[in-house]
Amino acid sequence: MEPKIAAKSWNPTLEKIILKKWDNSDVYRFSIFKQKKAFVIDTPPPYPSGRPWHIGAAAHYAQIDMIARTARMMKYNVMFPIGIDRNGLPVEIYTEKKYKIRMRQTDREKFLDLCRVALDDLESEMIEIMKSMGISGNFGEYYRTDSDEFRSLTQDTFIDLWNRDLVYLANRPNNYCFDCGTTIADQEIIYSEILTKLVYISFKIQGTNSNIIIASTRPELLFACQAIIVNPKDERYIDIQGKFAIVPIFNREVKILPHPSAKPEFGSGAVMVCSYGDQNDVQIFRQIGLEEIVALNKNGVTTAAAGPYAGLHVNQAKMKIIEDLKSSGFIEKEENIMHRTPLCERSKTPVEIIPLQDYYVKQLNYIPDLRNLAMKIKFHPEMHRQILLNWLDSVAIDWPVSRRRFYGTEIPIWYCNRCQTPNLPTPGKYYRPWKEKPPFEKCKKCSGNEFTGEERTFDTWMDSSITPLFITKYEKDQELHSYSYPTQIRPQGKDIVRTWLYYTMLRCFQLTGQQPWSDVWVMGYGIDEKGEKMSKSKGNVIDPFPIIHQYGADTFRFWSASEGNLGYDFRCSEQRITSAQKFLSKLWNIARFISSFDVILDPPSHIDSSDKWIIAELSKLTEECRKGFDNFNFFIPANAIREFTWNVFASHYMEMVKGRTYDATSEIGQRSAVYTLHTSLSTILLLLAPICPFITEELWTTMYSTKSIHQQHMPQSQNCYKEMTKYTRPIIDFNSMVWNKKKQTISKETGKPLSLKDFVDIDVPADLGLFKNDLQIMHNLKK
RNA sequence: GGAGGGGUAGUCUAGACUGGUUAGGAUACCUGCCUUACACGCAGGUGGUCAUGGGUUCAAAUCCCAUUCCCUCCA
Repeated sequence: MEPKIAAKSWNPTLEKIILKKWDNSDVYRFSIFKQKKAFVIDTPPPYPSGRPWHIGAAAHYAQIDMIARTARMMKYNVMFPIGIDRNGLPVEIYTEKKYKIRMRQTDREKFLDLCRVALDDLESEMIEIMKSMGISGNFGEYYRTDSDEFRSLTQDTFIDLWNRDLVYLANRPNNYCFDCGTTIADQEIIYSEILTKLVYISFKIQGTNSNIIIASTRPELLFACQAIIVNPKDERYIDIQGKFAIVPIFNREVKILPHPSAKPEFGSGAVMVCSYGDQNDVQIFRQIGLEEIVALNKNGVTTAAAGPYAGLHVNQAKMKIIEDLKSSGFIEKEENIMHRTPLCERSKTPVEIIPLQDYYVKQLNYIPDLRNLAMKIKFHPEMHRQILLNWLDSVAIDWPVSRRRFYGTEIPIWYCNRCQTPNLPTPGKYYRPWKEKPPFEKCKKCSGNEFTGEERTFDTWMDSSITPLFITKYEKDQELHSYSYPTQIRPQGKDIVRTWLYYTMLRCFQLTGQQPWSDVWVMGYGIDEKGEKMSKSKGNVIDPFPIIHQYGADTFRFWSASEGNLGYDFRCSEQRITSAQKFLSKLWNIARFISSFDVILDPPSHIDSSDKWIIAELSKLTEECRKGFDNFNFFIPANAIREFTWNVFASHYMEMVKGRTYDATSEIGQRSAVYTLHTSLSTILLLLAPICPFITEELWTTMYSTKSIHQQHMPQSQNCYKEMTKYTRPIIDFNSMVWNKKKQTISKETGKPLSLKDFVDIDVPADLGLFKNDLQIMHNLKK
């Protein structure tokens, strides 16, 4: 009767030992095995951005691992690659801060080396955390998006698009910092309230004697004005919508249009739209299809379009124009206001929007095809398909892919010094045009033999958007590729549906004509206790590392699965993690009790009613879990398992059969009970294995098999004794009633309420007659 | 301005698609209990105008309309 499980609670330090065991075995190996269906997970390669890592991100990877483990137990051949995303801006900023240097003032080669070293450190820490969480991915061959192999694939696919005429060069307005001499991303902009002049300028309305007053903080852009907008609901301007106004000084006609972005309460309620005063101007130009007038060049100086004001710096032009407007009587008034002004995060100088030459990948003509794909792909949960559909509806321009940055995949182009023609190399190798000689002798157009390498890099989504191709060895290993592509599932966060999900669909469809995956699995994000999104700038990011360290990976994983429904945001609170830990402890002790009886897993000839009843409930549980597993929604099994195990199996069933298990005089009844206990526990362990791989492995291998639980199959619901589930409520109610009665009865000997083991004079009701013996022994009732 | 999600005991959440038991669970709190798996436990208990208003219906947390507040994204 000694339990095989000796310890009184689950000890998370065992996780390290179990990890080592898995490391030394083939439990998670993938190789081509055509009898089995491939199940390829297009794992999101995390960006090693340093501590604190995001608790939501850790939960995300924990759940992706549950997908892998579930699929294995459902007999798929699972490919679970691990990648690290290393391209792009964050490491550049990290490196600049760490070494107190500026990217553009540092030798490019040296800067790249510093970035690489920083990434290596951050990456190894990230891999360690992922491993310690029990992620069953292929760490042995993890990939990096900045490896020669990956970057070469990015370049190959670009060359392919280029040759198919899907790439072009164009001008597009973008954030530009004159001080840093570069385009900057929206994320690099900070906003600051700055004292600014708001100038009220009078425009004559064409064909009338009246005027319209517009208020502007950017009078120097007057010459680039192409429209005036008013709010459609603004009653002051209803009559003049559709009429034309004359731009003062420059005497051009511009249309007066209704647009909801004009706020009636700001200034005069009428706004001039210039190319480009701010992002709203860019949007309106695009929406309405206005022709842009380039106002500023790269040096922050007005262009020839400014006529008499050409060649002036922004502030000079502003002063001069205001002066001239005043003397001609076009200025109604001036106000000083606090204006939210975009500044460069690093130089703290105002950002201007100027059009720059950039490479664009055609995407607009793919939207209808992508919409079809979006309808075909299965979404988990279904509701997040809408994020993608909304995005597809709002894509308005082609995709600018060139960046004036260093740490990214180089655009593989050399320009002929004689005729400026772009020459591209043949695919198959990683090219760095900024430092390498071209792999060709002559310009394809003019036969010139001197070249200048392109210095720009790609938008990092150009790299990340081909992960399904990279992991399935596209153009490298045809056999593997055709076995594994299209892949099965793309797990990702809902915040990057517009980017990663969209770009991957676009690129993979452009390149292969197929959808990259059959399923998309979209998780919500971890939010703080107040319900707000965690971000480093808010300072509310919870580091998962100490939590995993303290409570163990299984506790963390069970918490993550049970905390929120798939696709919805979930709250992160340590208190709730503690309660996950308590469940593991409960499970451990259930196993400890059961482990004191010999294992019987073959059904005996006689099975008692109580046993039939719990087997019926167990079947119900298996069915319920299956529903969750089929959708990779672990919220359902985690909670169903917890509820069944704790509140039905342990509280009621185990108490009901304890008498029989200890009673060796009735071998038939004992055998039936012990069989049922083991069947229940082993089923619970199997169902829980994808969520809590460690504790289930430990209990499984201690009690049932030398072979890993992760090589077992998911239990099928047998639908046994289904009609017995009608007793569940009456049993629970009866037990409760007895417990209550004992509690309310004060013992004459002790003066305290009766102990649960004390005798009490209650009859088992007729409808529970099947369970009479077990209930009498359990409660010590009158016989 | 547009889109998506949400508002259920102090806190978190299930139930909503497919209307019908006493709105289920967790946590916190209170009371009692070491009952041979577990005090990281057991038993009992307090706590809910299911955001607001209207509608459909014999019947609404659930379906419809309006309002409101919160979160996220796009602008």
